[in-house]
Amino acid sequence: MAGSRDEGTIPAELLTALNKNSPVPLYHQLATALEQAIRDESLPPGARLENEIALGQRLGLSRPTVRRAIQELVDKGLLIRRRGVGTQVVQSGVTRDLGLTSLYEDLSLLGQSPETRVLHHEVRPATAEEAEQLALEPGAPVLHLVRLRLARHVPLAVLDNTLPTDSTDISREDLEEHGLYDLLRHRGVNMRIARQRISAREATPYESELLGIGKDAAVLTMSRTAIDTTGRVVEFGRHCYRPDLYSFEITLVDR
Amino acid sequence: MAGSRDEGTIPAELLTALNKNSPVPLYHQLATALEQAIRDESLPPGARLENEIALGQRLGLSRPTVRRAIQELVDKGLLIRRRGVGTQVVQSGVTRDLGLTSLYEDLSLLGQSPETRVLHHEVRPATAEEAEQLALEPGAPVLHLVRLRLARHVPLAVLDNTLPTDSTDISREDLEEHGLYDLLRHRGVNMRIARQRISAREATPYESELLGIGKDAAVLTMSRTAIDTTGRVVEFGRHCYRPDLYSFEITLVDR
DNA sequence: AAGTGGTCTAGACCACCTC
DNA sequence: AGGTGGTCTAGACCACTTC
Repeated sequence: MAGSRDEGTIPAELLTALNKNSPVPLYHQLATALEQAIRDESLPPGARLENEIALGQRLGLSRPTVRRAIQELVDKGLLIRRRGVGTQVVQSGVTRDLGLTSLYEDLSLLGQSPETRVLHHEVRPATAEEAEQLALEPGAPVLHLVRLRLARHVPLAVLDNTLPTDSTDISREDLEEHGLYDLLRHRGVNMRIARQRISAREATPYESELLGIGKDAAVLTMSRTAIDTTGRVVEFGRHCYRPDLYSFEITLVDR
Repeated sequence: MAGSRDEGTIPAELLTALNKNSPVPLYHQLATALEQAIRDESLPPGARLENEIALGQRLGLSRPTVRRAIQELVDKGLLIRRRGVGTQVVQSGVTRDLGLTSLYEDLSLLGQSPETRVLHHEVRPATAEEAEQLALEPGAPVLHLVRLRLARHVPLAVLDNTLPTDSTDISREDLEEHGLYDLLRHRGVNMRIARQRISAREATPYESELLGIGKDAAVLTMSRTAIDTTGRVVEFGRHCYRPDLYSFEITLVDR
């Protein structure tokens, strides 16, 4: 019970940076400002925030707007709220990047080291598993891809993807230059949901050669179905990663 | 562009089951009812919901309450909303269990097959890594545990956990009978946030013997720090799983 | 032009925790 | 008893999509 004295209340005057005419929502502007304050420790671990109403009044915002901003950081695992008590910054090194998980890690990695080799590129009938995952009739034409992804010239992952009919005209050249998600976005397909299953297994001989790892070495596997804004399945992927170079980070929040 | 005709609108009259005096929030009651309707396909894949205002009027709820219920299902990946268009049930087999991820899979597995063997149980000074992860001074006393988790008498995972000072009096016997999270909960420690990192590697000789797998076979690894409702780190765990018996499911939603 | 979800406000009542 | 977050309402205006 030895009390940890709560740190002083410093909600930062810098929040005057709220722009009411910006296209970015006020709750998100506030959430971003608070997150920054937490990460540079002007709001140190354990610090208590003002209550929602007072904070809203100081900022000229309504309580629901303030609540929504705070909720965003609660969902990220940066703040903790308790009824009757208040809102505090979580303890421990929050500073380290959390990341969300592979969908986004993939994207940011692409920005750093845009090397992709297309190993296989073929339109063929869907297998039973592919049809099942893509919600197609078995035998429907699909585009099957195998790519090798490298970062800093080191092989990182083998990506096996299957796409339904409307995307079968994506070319090899496009894929060497751009990420799959970028290509789809430029074609008007916007990803909204990804369902992923993560596990591990021994590498196949083909994979160990590609990845430059020992025979039967362990690989991290992820299979995913992605759904776009219209609710249709637009991609099914089976990926395997070098586990010494790749991992998935997840933050779970119990509500 | 071949149109997928939107299915008829059947928001189910059964939603009369809303109980305004229940301690469970109205938005969650509604979300649960909608989720059930989706899973038993009385709201089939692709079906469009009524708009939020109309739905609210029919149910005697305000729009924010209806919105919050819908948002819950959007976050679960069951519904998709588009401005100017409407709200639809996602395509593809949603019926299959989604699960959230290991924190919850652990808990539900416990209910099915409560076998745990405590292999190691010792209070000792924290290593550098443990101190770092638990936000303690190096050398502070911690409880170090190694447990073998079995399901249906088959070894499933090796769990290596470290707990800070206030939990060092948890006994071996307690751990054989109950899950770690149950024990902590009964001691007034309620988990709120878990930060997890998932990867893979080859099993150590010790692990392969315990798990009954080949030498150097692949294992799925997860390391986690858990934070309770007061914002303190209360557990650090390094787990490894048989990848043929265990995987992590994640649903990502892009907002 | 009409209809949808996205944002924001102002205020109310309640449940819970602490003192 | 007082202060906190949790829930819920009623209404307003806007941005986007579709026709």
